[in-house]
Amino acid sequence: MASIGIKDVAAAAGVSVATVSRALNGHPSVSAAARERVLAAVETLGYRPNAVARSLRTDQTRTLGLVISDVMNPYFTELARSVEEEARALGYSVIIGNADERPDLQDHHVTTLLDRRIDGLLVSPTDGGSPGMLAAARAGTPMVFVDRWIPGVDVPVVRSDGRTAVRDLVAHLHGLGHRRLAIIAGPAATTTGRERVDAFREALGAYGLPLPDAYIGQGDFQAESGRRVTEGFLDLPEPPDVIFAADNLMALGALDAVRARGLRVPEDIALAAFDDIRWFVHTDPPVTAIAQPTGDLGRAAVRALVDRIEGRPGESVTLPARLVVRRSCGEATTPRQSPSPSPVRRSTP
Amino acid sequence: MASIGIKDVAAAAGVSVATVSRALNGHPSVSAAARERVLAAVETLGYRPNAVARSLRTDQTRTLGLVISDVMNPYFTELARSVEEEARALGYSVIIGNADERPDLQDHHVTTLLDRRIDGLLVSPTDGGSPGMLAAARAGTPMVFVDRWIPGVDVPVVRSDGRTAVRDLVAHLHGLGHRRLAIIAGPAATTTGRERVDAFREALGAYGLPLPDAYIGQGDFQAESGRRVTEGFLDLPEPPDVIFAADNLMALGALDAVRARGLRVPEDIALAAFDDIRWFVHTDPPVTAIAQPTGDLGRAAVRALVDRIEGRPGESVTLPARLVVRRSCGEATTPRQSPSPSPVRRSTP
DNA sequence: CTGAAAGCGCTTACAG
DNA sequence: CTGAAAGCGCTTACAG
Repeated sequence: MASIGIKDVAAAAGVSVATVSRALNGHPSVSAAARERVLAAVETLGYRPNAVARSLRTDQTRTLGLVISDVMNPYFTELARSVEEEARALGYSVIIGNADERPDLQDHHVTTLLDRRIDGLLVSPTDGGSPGMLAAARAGTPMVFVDRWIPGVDVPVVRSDGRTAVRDLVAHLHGLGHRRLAIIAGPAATTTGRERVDAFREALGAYGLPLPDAYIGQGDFQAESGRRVTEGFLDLPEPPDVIFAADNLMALGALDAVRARGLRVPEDIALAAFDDIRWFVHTDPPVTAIAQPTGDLGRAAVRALVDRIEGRPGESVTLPARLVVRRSCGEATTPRQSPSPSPVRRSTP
Repeated sequence: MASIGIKDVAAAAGVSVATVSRALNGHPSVSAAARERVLAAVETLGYRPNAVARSLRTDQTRTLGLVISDVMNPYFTELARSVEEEARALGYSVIIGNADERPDLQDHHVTTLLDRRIDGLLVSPTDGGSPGMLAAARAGTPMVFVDRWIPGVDVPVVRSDGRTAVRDLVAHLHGLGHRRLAIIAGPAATTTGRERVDAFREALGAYGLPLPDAYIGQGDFQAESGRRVTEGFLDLPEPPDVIFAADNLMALGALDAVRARGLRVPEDIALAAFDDIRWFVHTDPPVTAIAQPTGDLGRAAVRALVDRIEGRPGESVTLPARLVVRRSCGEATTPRQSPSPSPVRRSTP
């Protein structure tokens, strides 16, 4: 049962384990003859180096940890995919931890990852800074924040800025005649939770529109909260004209709630979402959304992290998000006036 | 920079490293006094055992590998989530490898995972048996297949049986008057790719309906192939009445293609899918689908794998899938006759 | 109950 | 170019 090790290879090749190791690691000072015999032995024995032993010795695992807020959220799923791709291209593996928007789970994963001595950590923090995360940052583990970040912690952050897109969205909504605009916010403990509300409020302000407290629903970026908040909006004496969900899952929940009441989008109430996903093209109606350059974010985050790991600077990156207009907020009667260059993504031929 | 190790704790507690190790691992023969001092030292130093060193010594990583066919597929995403949950409950971590439906990538992940000496491997094979996978099975790594499996390899398989649900679906379609039924199949190299076609053909046979080759489109479980195949169907002199997509992503592609032609579902062509996802409730129209007990599959798979790892038998499990009727195949004019007990999932109040 | 010592499978100065 | 040896940070028989 004992799988074959470097000693077996050395014996088979008639060299020392040192030579085997050198041959396998591309060390220059190995004779061609020795190298050949080693490779042959490796081949016939089917030898695979034990990565655990190697890591212990070299103090590096060639592994990145990625702690995301919620795997079930297509946005993070896509982020994870691009992270893994870029990491693989750079010679790293990635271990994903799913926090499910729970700080305790996030901490569990950060701790586990650190125990495994990953070379670097990519995090999209679920809250303002759980103890484990802060400890990781302090301990000097190379780290970078993606999408969400923690103010005051000195770590590069790779994210997208939705301010302009939100402004475009509000212009679009205003142009359609909507005046009572509500938002389903993410957790106030997250940067994206706060920023999207701020951007929305600011954009409304430019039109002299208020954002009353009653029109700010507190969600947690998951579908159920979107449903609950939407019901609250619908129960208001004066319900909003539009609901802007701060992520795609809460938009899904909103859709559930609207449908449950037998109401229609956009006739009875309009809907828009932060984070664009493929299904939004086929929902009833297609949902107007703000699209992040998700793949680019994932790749940039990996590059920044690997830079840090390998001793280079590793800088923060901010990429713009953009508005994708569909039908969920109503149709412009005048020749479709998009408020700014906002091409419809994945347009159908 | 050198993080603190067991020696530091031993020094601080005034005991040997052996005692520290025993205290931390709950070994019975440690005096209460020693244990206390160790725990105190651990606390003040913020010591965390190096999992790499421990793994090398104990020859176990308390880690499971999960190689899934495609992370971007919500079905696998949900599977991954339930796998991680159950694993965590049993004291294991899981490392996910995304094969993206590519056998070479699958092999890459299997190899990497094995190099890391994971304790067991959960795989949903992308093809009929890539060399790395077969090697893993042969090498005696505890392994179980989920969802898809490889015939002839002696490994427990945890999956769902859709035969009955497919029969229910065909009954439903037949009842609606559809006679020309087509399928977008998954890769013939996968069991689910083959089984779903077989089940469909068999169910059609019960109604004396044929499944001509022209009505079997070869897809690869990803959206783009669903689009391509659907276009082919639509170009046929006699296009089908119904398209049954063997997974949710190909259904998405089909929706793209139908929409691009300006056709409507179900008026112009009906659509059904294998694998139910939340968005299907809100698509235009809501999509009739076959739902797998995904969470149960994930949990059962982990239990089977951990059983194997810990020396217990570890048995195969097959769970039934079920039909969820929505509007994408047309509305029954007679009082909605569901073909069998097929409650609509997540019904809206 | 406790410690000294061996050893897990590698890599890498150090000599030669 | 090559090998003997030390050592990465733990765990665990073996003595006491």
